Amino acid sequence: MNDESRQGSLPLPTIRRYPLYLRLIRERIAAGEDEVSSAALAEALGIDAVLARKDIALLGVPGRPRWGYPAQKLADAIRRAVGWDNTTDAALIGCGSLGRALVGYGGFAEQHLSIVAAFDSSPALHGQAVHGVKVRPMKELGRLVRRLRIRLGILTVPNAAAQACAEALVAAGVKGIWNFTAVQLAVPDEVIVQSVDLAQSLAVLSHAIANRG
Amino acid sequence: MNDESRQGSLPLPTIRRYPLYLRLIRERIAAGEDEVSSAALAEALGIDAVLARKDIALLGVPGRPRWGYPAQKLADAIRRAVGWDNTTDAALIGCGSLGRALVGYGGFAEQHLSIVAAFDSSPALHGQAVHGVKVRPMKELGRLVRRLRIRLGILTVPNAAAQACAEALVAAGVKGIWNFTAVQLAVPDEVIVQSVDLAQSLAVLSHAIANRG
DNA sequence: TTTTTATCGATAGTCAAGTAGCGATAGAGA
DNA sequence: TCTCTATCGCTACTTGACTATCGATAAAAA
Repeated sequence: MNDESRQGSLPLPTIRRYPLYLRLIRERIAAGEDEVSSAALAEALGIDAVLARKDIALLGVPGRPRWGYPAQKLADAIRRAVGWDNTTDAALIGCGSLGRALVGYGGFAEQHLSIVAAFDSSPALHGQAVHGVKVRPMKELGRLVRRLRIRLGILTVPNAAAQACAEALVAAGVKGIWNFTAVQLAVPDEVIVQSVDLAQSLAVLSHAIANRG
Repeated sequence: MNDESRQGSLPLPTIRRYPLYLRLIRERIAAGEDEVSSAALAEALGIDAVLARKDIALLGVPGRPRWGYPAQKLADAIRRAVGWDNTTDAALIGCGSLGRALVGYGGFAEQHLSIVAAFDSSPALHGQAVHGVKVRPMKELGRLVRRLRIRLGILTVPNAAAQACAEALVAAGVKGIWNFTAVQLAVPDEVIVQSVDLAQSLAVLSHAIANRG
C-alpha cells in the first residue's frame, strides 16, 4: 500500500500534470530557490492548491509547513514517476515533414527520449540522415527494433499505412506507440497507445469559437 | 431546452469524439453506404455503443431501428456542432520547423481551417513564402489580424516568447489560441486555449512503459 | 398475421476526479 | 514565552462522465 508499489495506479490526469509541475519547478531551481509551495505551483497552472498537494502526496515527497516542498527532491520524484529518470530509446516510423520536425525538435532532452532508428517506405529517403539518424526501409524494422530492444514507436505515417505499421511495431516487441495519425489503432491490451490527434483538439477550439465568439 | 440551444454546453469528451466519428462516417459514405449504426461506430473506436448513441443524441439526428443513422445527415450535424461547416481563418505565429510542418500538413481541408497569415520574429524569414503564405514581421501582427478579423491563432514559437505572443493575439481580438508550446498561457476567460503539449502525452506513455513493461 | 431480431432511446447506477472545509504543524515575530 | 500565520495533509462531499439494464420500435422472416 506504500507509494512506490502504487506507481502503476496513478490517476491519468495527475500523470498529465506532472510535466507541467516539473517545468515550473525547474524554473524555480534555476532561479536559485530551494523550496516550492503548492500554492505557487497551483497559481501558475491555474488550478487549485489542494489539487497540486494531492498530486504531490502521491509522489511521497513530504513538505514543510511555511516552506513548501524541497524543489530538487520533488523534481526527481516526478521524473521517476513518469519514467524520465532513464533514457528511453525510440523508433520513428515515417520521415515526412511531421516526422522530421519531431526528430529535429530537440526538446526531448528533459524527457530522456532518444530517437535511435528511423524508417520510411519511400526508397528516395533510404540512406539519408535525418538529424543524424539514418533512414532505413520498412522491412528492416522488425529486425532492428528487436535487436536494439526498442520499446517505444513514434508513428508519423499517412493514415492509410498506420494500422499496418502499428502491427509491425507490436510484432517487434514495442510496448508503447506514440500515434500522430488520425487512426484509432487496434493493438493488444498490453501495448499502450497515446494518440496526438490534431483534429480532436481543434474540434474543441472551433466548437468554442463558433458557439461563443 | 432543445438541442440547438444547448450547443454551447456539449460535454468536452463528446466534442473530442466527434472528429473520430466523422472520419469513420466519411469512410462509410465513400464506400457507398447510406446509414451507419451506433454499434459499428463504437466497435471501430473501441467504445461502448451506448456512448456513441448518447453522443449522437446530443446532435438531434434521429436514427431508425434496424438501420442506424442517416450517414450524410450525421456527418453534417457533426460538422455543424464542431464549427467545421464554415471556413475558419487562422494566423500562424512562429515559422520554425513545427510551424512549417503544420502549414504544409494540408490535412486541414476537412476542418475548413485556412492559414491566411504567418508571422515570425526572425528577419531572415520575412518575405519568404511558406507553402504559399508570406511570412511577416511580428510588429504587423496586430494590424493584420484585426483587419482580416482572424479569430484563431496558432502558436508555434519558443517557450520564452509564448506568453508575449499570446497577449499580442488577444489584443488583436483573437478568440482562440492553439498552443503548441509547453507554457500555460495566461489569457482572459473569454479566450479559449487548447494546448498540444507533447510532454504531457509522452508522460502517460513513458510512465506506463516504465511501470508495466 | 405473428414472431423474431437488430437497433434506438431512456433511466438508473457506478466510478473517478476534483472541490471544500477543517485541523495540524512549524517557523516568525512580539 | 506566547501568539500569529502560512502551509501542509486529511476526510468528506459534489460533480460529471461512462456503464448497465430495460423497454420501445420497425423491418424482415415465417
